Amino acid sequence: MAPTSARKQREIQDREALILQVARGMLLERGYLGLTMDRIAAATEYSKGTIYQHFANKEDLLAALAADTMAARVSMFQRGAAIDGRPREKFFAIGLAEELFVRLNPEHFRSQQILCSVSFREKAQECHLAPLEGQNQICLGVSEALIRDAVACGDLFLPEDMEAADLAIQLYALYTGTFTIVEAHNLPEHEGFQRAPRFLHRGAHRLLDGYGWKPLSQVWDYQATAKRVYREAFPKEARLLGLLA
Amino acid sequence: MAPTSARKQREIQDREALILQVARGMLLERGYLGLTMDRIAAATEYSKGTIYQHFANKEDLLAALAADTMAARVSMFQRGAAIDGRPREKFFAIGLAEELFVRLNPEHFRSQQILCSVSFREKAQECHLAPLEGQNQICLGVSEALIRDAVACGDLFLPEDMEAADLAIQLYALYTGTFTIVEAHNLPEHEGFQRAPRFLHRGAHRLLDGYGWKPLSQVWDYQATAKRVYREAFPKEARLLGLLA
DNA sequence: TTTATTCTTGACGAACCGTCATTTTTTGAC
DNA sequence: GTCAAAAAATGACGGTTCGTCAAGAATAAA
Repeated sequence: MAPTSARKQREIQDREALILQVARGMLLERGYLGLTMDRIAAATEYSKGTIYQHFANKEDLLAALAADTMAARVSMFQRGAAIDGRPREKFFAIGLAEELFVRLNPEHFRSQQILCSVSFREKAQECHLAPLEGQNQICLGVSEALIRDAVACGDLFLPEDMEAADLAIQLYALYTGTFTIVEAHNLPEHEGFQRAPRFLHRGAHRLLDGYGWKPLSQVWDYQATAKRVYREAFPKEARLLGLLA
Repeated sequence: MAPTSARKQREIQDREALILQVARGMLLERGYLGLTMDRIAAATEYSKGTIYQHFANKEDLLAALAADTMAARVSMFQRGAAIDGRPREKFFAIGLAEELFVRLNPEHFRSQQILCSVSFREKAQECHLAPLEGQNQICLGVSEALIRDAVACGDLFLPEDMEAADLAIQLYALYTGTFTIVEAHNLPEHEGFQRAPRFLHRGAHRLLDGYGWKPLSQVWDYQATAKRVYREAFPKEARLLGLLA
């Protein structure tokens, strides 16, 4: 097995990036059922065999697609957690990060969601699932660390039987659930569903208020925090979405 | 077009029920990708053409499957809301109903989840999607009514810009998100995910506490309410799950 | 019993998946 | 520059599933 040259290596990486990019567009425009390996081959102008050199099957490609964008998500989580302020402000920043991320990478959520079904996920290869899962753990880890910070500094008292992870997952569930609902009911008729994203952060705030995580949302001006977070942590992203001049 | 006799009519209905039952089992055992029309035809001992007489395609069958179990879900919602007590107790009862329902009908959640992806849902027929959506609206309607009751009797003050529907959807999102996460990460390794269901109701409680919905979870013995709800509203279901002697 | 109507069937074409024998390209030694 | 060996790319192909429909079976009506 002769070592592939560095140049070749790079070409292969570039090609993989191209395939992913094309697949991304296809997933967005035509959905999972409209995403076919033949179409990807045609669109990238490579043969099907070459596509399969990179990905074991369609579901594996999907996992790779999600894993690929995951890096951006982790980055945004970390930037959110890195802003100055009280732990709860940082935690809020993570929520904002999540929202921005999903709005900027709608196809990530789609692939992620399909991979939630066991039947699909079990066809993907470990080498693509593992990083996906690993980076997801990093995101949760960032959340948990903040929760522990809050407990440490007396801003939050967790119930005795609860771990930081348990609270982190509740927030994760609230966000995931909201995005799922919006995706599923993107019909103009459903006002309640349409309005869901607008109240997403409020729901999270009230949940944290319920745990008594200080400063409570009624006391603190989190609107101001949001503006600061956009400016300091996500200037590019917020500008892209028109949330920042 | 001669009218099919009443007997024939009944036979057709029975057959549809049989198909759904077989499909249900298949979805549970082999997942979405293992559920094929040919296999259903073989298992029901009808021809494929006959299966297609009932359902336009695979996704349509999935929608019908979800719509079918939906009746049970609505019933449980209504029974939950019908127990005696304060609005928040009733609302809690709905949460319990949802949990029981999902545990008793795991395949309902699977089909529902796949139908969350536009690409799949758009292949299903309106005649199966509409009832599904309609009954979902009924469930949400029950929740909203309770929220309005709570506002009316002074137990809850909703923020001015929020409607009852907005709060109902937040809870819906929290529950949906939790079930999704559990389904997606059903690996023994993830303790946090494993523990998620245990803390699901607590998350909901704290969220409602955050809105100041009285009686707060710290003040009221909702554990007792749960027992009462199991006994009064869901004796059969709770017993099946070993939650009641 | 015969005819008309409805229902059922499974063979069939189409789409897509994933493979692999063949061809093309690259590599490195002379 | 030439050539043989290794690596990579290709697309035709077999297999599976989907969804259809012409033909046949069952039922109802005459």
